[in-house]
Amino acid sequence: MPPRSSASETHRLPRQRRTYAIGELARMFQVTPRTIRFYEQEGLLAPERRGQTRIYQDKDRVRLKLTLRGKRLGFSLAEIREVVMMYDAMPDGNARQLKRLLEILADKRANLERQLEDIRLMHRELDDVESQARDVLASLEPTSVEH
Amino acid sequence: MPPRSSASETHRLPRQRRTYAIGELARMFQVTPRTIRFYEQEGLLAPERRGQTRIYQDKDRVRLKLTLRGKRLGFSLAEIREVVMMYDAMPDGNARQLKRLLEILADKRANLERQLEDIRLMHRELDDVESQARDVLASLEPTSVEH
DNA sequence: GTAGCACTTTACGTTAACGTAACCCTGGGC
DNA sequence: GCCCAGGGTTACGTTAACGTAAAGTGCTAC
Repeated sequence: MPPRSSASETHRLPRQRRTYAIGELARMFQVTPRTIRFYEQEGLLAPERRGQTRIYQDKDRVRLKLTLRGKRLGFSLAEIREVVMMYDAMPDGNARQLKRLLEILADKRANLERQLEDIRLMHRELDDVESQARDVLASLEPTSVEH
Repeated sequence: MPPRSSASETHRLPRQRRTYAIGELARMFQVTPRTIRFYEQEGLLAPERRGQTRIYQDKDRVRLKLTLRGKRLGFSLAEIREVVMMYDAMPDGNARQLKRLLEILADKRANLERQLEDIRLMHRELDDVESQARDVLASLEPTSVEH
């Protein structure tokens, strides 16, 4: 089929804007540009450049998202990098590297399990403290409704 | 009932040894004495003293346990102290303090929810990465069994 | 052309959470 | 008597993860 110009072209919407400036990304994830540059310096991101300016693709955005998620779960940037870099090196990785990666993954997984248990326990603690607090509060305001 | 001496006394086993030295506690939780002293300095523990030496009761042990659990979940010592101290001040706390405590608890709870979601997502990521790694590994060792 | 952003680099500052080193004290075993 | 393991204090060191300040670049609006 010979390429037709306008009709099909017009419909080819850029599904998702492909590139982001550092400020955009920063606003998206509620971090500062400094943080994003720092993550690059730590080897967690490797955006392209146009001149001096960093250009972030969607894969960079995803990487940042995963990084921040890891952080919320208490992983250090070094740990996160360890997984991310090995993931990138996977296609041409040798057997030893891959096995090492599997080990790391198992490790992270175990960590998640412990956290799940911790969360369950913490949840109960919170329940207890809350109900006690409500009791005391109720005894302080027997029938009155103050505000 | 008049107190009888030996029979019942003999059975009153010290269910749990009541006091601990700092080194014992440290070994129990896989931390250093330095860490425990630091937590005290930060207002998270307040052991008794016999002379200069710290004596920890079971309630201190529990507090340490809760503190370490909080840490594993990524809470700062300041956050942990905030809850722990308000919990202690509860009995004679006023309504405003109690309501503030409830706010904090709701906050922590929301935090836990986010972490649960993060864990679920992270779990899937790990699944994906692992299966990919296994695929590549399988393609590297087609039928042979190396070690 | 210049004002004003948004971006860049370099470099020093800061905070949390301990580690480490130096020194002292004390009770129990030999 | 001496030794030494375990406890104590004081104080400086360290690491991670950024914050902040200074100073330069480039484009767009007016």
